[in-house]
Amino acid sequence: MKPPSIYRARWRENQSKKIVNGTKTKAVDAQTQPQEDALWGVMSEEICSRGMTKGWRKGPWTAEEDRLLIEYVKLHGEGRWSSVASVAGLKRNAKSCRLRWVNYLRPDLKKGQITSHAEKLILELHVRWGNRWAIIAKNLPGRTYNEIKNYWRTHFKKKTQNFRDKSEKIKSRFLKSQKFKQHHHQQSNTETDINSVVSHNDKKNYYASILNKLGNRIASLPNENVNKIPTLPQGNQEMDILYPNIADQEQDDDFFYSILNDHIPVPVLESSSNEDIMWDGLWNLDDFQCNFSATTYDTSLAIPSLNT
DNA sequence: AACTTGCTCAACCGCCAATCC
DNA sequence: TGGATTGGCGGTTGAGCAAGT
Repeated sequence: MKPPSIYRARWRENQSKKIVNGTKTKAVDAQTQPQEDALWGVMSEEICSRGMTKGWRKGPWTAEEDRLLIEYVKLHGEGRWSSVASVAGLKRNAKSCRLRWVNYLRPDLKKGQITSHAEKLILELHVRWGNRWAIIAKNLPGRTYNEIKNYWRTHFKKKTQNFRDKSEKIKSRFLKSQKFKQHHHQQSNTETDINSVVSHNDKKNYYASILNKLGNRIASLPNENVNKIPTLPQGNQEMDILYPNIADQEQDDDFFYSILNDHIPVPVLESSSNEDIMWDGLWNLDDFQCNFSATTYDTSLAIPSLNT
């Protein structure tokens, strides 16, 4: 039977936190301590008597629990987690013990910030493997899958979400623009289209600059993919469709990213069917190292349908 | 000073495959 | 052989903290 010290210590720890936070709580003094010790004794006995499948402790680990777990692994090695509770005297289930060891106590763990090199590696591996954090972690010695998973969520997920949102905004704006144009066309056949105020040469130059930007961005891609950049459109009608109403720098950037999104072929990766991987692979072309599929560029993708 | 918001990360939960009995 | 147990993993939560309002 384990003494109730662990439970009592933990409870007092929580009580002291409450006092610090200004919450009214029962004071621990010389008078009440004996009763408390007795109470905790009864409670721990009850917990133990209910068997090892009930009464597991949860929440943050104490230094004492860590010490017990480290001692256990030193003596018995990793992998026998089901016997930790009975052998080490921990009131933690096997899963909890394993997790604590793997993610926090292992002596070979690296502490501190993830380096830029490691960050780049994480990005590359995520493009390759998606959310298979355990595989990614195996390529980063000293880092746990939990750590990498957390790092990804806090540092990269937001960026990919922003890019996704941006693209959705662009698509929405484009559709509105098309509806607007169709509406004007229906109202009056003689009315000047808003896009006609921009000369064809302007559009041609602008689109050429877009392609130039695009070309720079994908310079690091395999050669066979460079040829997939679309050729310049020839007719005025096609140019009108491609050229949106650019009013400010933000819209200009939006348009560039929409072109980028439409023109770079989406890589086909092993086991990568979910949308996240596709988007995550697109947003960071600088780190793009995986092999593209042999699919040829489909120029129809460059011109959104007026019927949508 | 008080409150809100956002970030970080340890820890939990549920699922699943492998292994055990 | 099949049910029970175990270990591994990905998704998610929530406490603690800092920065912003």
